[in-house]
Amino acid sequence: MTDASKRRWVTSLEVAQLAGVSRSAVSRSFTPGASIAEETRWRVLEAAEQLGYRPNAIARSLNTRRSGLIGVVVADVGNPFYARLVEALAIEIQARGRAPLVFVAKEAGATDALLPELLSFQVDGVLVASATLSLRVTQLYTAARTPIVLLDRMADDGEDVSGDISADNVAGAAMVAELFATTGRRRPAFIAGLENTSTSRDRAAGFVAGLARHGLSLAGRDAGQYNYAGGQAAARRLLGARERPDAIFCANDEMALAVLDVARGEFGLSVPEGLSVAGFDNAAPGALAAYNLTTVDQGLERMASEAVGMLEGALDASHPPGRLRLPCRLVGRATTL
Amino acid sequence: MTDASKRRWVTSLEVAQLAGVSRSAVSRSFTPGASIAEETRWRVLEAAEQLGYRPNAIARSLNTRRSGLIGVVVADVGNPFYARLVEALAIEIQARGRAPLVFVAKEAGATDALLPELLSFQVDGVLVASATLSLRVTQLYTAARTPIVLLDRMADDGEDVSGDISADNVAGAAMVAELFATTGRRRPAFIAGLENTSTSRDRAAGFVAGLARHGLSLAGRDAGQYNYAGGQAAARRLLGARERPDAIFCANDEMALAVLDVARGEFGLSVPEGLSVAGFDNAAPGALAAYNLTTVDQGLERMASEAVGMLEGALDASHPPGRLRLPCRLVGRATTL
DNA sequence: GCTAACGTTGCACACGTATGCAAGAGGTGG
DNA sequence: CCACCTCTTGCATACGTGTGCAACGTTAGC
Repeated sequence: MTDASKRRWVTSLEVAQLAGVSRSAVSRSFTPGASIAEETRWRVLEAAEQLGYRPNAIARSLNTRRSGLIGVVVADVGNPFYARLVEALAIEIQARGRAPLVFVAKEAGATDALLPELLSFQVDGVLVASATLSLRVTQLYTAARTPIVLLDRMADDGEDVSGDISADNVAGAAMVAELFATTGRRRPAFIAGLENTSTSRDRAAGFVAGLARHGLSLAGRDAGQYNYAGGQAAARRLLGARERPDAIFCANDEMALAVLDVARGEFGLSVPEGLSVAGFDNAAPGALAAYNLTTVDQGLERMASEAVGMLEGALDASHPPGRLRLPCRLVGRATTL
Repeated sequence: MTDASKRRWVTSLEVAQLAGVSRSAVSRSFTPGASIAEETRWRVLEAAEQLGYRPNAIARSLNTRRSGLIGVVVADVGNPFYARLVEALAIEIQARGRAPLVFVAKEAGATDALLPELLSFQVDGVLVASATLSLRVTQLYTAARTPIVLLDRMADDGEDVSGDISADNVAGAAMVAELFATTGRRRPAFIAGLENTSTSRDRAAGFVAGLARHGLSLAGRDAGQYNYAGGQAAARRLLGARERPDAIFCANDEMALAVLDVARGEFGLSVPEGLSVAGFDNAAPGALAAYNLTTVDQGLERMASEAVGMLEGALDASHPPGRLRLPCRLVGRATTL
């Protein structure tokens, strides 16, 4: 008993002894496709069951050089879209028999410090949802032959990553422009998120391009850092201007909710008659009865699924970098005509 | 080059050769408090830096029997409170130099299947935020000497866990009862979440007890499964009854938002004059201008911090099980008088 | 009945690090 | 100058599993 109390784990050796075989047989019994007689495997599995044996994933990965761990790095947790993304990724990863190692960067710049640390945990690959990522870090991963896939963000030219995947932000924003134009709006404005992110840039570009197709141009432009307070401030500036816009497209839903609150509460505007408002992300609060916000859905689950799939593709084969732009879906609700 | 291209990792041996020492010296250089001359450590660290060496955490944990991994298991992801909790836990875990292995159970019952799997990853301990947990699983963990800490849920008597931690739901709910009573409400109702969870039971009990202290009793009671649709249905039943309540306390914010939407949109009630509404969790949407929901804050960050601390305490020493009830804070806003 | 082929098994080593132990270096006190 | 102690270092082994290789038993084919 004194001995048993110190032991935390049943090893393959004990199972082997109980089943009357060698450790190799035990190992092979748990390795799909290994050369082992069906009857032997049964005996081993029964012995394992009896002892409560589970293969030690740590020891296994030391040999196979595959940990089964996938790093998930996310910055800007304040943004609820990223929170949902992490969940979707975690579900997708564990559905494929791997385990997600989640790292959260409190500040946007902290991502760079996290990634080398993740490497020491021997992750097989990393999914990064962060607006910023230094070149030095990607080189580190290239040297370690650990694939990186970027989410909700395009890779810059110099970045040596295994792929990037994001919604087709340009097309999604263009759909909003189309909606504004065809419902008679003549003075459309845009509120950007973080100016240096590819998502915000693409949504701006798509919106402007979509407007141009209808002979319209931007009647106002501001930025709100993707959060409520920022959206609030931007809304006050835009709506307080001499020539007030009659439609505002926000780079995400949180800012759009702020616009709605400011428009109704501080400027007494009626939506959508006096002002059309649209957001991006299809976040949960926008669906609430008091807002009923028109927005663009990015297809979060599919994005997560494709991202993990792309990473797995890069795991064994030296896949060429993949780039994927997923189609968006316009969710028309009560804040637009 | 052909050789270097196959090698993914710099090992301690290579660092040792470059620094002109043995592997042991390299190992000790990276072990705080190990017996190593300061000058030797410098030489080793410099060589390591030059080669880009990082200790292999997998190999290390095989020896130390400490993986540095902490399992985080969460069920019911639909509930945004759990999503925020996972994030807070992840941040807290990595702040203490460990890494969170996040597992999400799609259904409430799936937690039981996840936990044994987590064990094979050699997690040092597990944090569980799930309403249900079978006895068999806790026994498994006890056998493996892997501590479990339960979050936002009390341990039942038979459960052999290292501790549980939750908000003082009884006291928090009593504060709402107090608020309703002192603002002249005479017909208070309650909407439970999931009936078999300790959080819902405690909030009900605290609310009823608080009312009793003011000579009041429940004028209505329903359940809404902690989600919007359930809250909607419950609100319709309660508000459609012959003797309509003049105050409703919901076991979480999401149901409270549903109550507000139904009360205003379908029954034309004015809040808080015609109906007081309060929720629980202090979720983000409740703070939006269109709702401005009175609620109870659980102190999420502190809960996460205490939980990880409790788990760490149980890691080395055979700590006695800890039980912690964190104080709640009433957040009075516009949906109550 | 003999040989070749095949499926199955065990041996031995590898994965990369931590650490007890003993030996060596260096210093101090008598 | 010697004995003793402290600090540092390297050697060897352990952690638990995967897998190439060779040996074994069995069967099929002729």
